[in-house]
Amino acid sequence: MAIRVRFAPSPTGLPHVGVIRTAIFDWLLARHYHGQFILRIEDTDRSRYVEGAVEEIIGALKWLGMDIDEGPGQIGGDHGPYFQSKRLSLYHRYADYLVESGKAYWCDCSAERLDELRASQEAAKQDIRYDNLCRELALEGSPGDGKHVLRFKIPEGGTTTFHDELRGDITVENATLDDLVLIKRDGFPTYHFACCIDDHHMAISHVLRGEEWIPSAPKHQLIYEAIGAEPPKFVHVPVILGPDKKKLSKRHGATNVLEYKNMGYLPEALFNFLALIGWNPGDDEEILPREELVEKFSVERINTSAGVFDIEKLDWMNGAYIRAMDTGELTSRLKPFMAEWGWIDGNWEPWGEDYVESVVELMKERMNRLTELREKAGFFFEDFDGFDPADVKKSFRGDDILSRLRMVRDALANCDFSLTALESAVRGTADALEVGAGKIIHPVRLAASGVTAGPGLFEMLELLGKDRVLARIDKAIAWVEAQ
RNA sequence: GGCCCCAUCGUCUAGGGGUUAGGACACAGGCUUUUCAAGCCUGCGACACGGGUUCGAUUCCCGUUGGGGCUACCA
Repeated sequence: MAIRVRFAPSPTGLPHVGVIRTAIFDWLLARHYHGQFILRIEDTDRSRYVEGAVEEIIGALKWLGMDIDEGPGQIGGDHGPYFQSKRLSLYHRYADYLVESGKAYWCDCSAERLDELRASQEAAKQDIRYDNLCRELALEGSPGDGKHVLRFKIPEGGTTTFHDELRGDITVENATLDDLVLIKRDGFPTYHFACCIDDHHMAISHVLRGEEWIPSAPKHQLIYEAIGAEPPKFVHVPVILGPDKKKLSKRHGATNVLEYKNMGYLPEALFNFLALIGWNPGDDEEILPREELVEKFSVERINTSAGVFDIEKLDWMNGAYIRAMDTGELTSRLKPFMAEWGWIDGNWEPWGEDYVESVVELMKERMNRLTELREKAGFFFEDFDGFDPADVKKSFRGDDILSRLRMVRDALANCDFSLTALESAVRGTADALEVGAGKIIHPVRLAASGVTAGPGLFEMLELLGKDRVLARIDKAIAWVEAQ
């Protein structure tokens, strides 16, 4: 059986991480079985359509490295169109069929009547559901006539069972289901109707979707039976929660995956991390590159319980990817950020690519997010003024600080700034003054970089170069004198 | 209210009738060290509760509690 999996978002906003995690499972499943990954846009609600949302969604998939086999526009495919709004005639054909076969009926109940019905049921503490008023009326209607909606006839009595690949059979009483709308007053289908028909027509083998769809799955089962189609395999995946265990939302911070790009996360790290919420390979491996995830992925190992999005673990994983990445590659990932910070232009000027790459080499073990470079390595690109009081207390301590600074400045002035020469100049100064190396190293670090934390001192000085180092030490001496 | 889903360290999770309940993040301590990291070692830390079934339940069943979802002419 061909494995065909679809990712079917509605273009009502930006690509949410929870939605994207489902897409990751979809993509992994398709690639694992060498099947197809299909993008279908569920734009049946015209009022909620957000301009540009489709582009954002495709952009997010692309950024995360998920290639699409079939989809809207340029992507194409044999089962199009991939916008539901362009498939209306298909839905209408099924609508006619269901009416003719007595499995659906036209309803002209007004929104007001439905609201009142709901209100009175709520007041009477009854089940809230459509009262089937039009069910036996045999009203005449047609899709989009502006007067009627098409409702599905839920069988009276009995139960309906559907199969969830993770939870097994789930059975509900038909009495708890109500006659749902298939075609809206404007002629557009509802999600329930359109997705069943499309999954069937697009030969979808597995439907992966959030567990919030479980309650409506029995209705889908019934729709498949009514149109005489075999339902796809249903896999309801757990939701992703915020740290407070509430469904992930805006107030938990970023929910749009593209925001993670701006925050300095690598797509391969986010992909790996998201794949591990609600799924695991069953061994102790956690750093799993895309190919390994593809190889190891299986539906059976998807969890049934919701998972919390732990950004601290994402930070760690992102750092692990950064440290493992080739420095040249990492440098090119950093380039747009550094350009934005005004450190370089599009041609690496004024510093040159080699210099920038050397900085990255020294810093890659010291950052978890790309954006951290801005605070941690600014001194390689920009001069600074003054020092933090706490740093001063730590590194410019002691009455002899000026003499130590002056002494090492002279030693450095007579040094060719090779790594070994730098080290002997600094340590030689310490020996001459009969103090520990730290008494020289720490002040030089602060003077040269403006901060007390950073890469190894000698590598740092070498990269900064003699002119800048001497100038900064002079400036530091003047600053200390002025205190 | 009704219906449905879920339940192992703070978090992500492995495991499964008999285990010292394993790993990762975070946290704490140590090693290393010129700082910060990284790395390595150690520590802290969990089977929600109550009934069954069983020689034996964290594991299987039921219930309770807790959490989540659905209950639209949204998806």
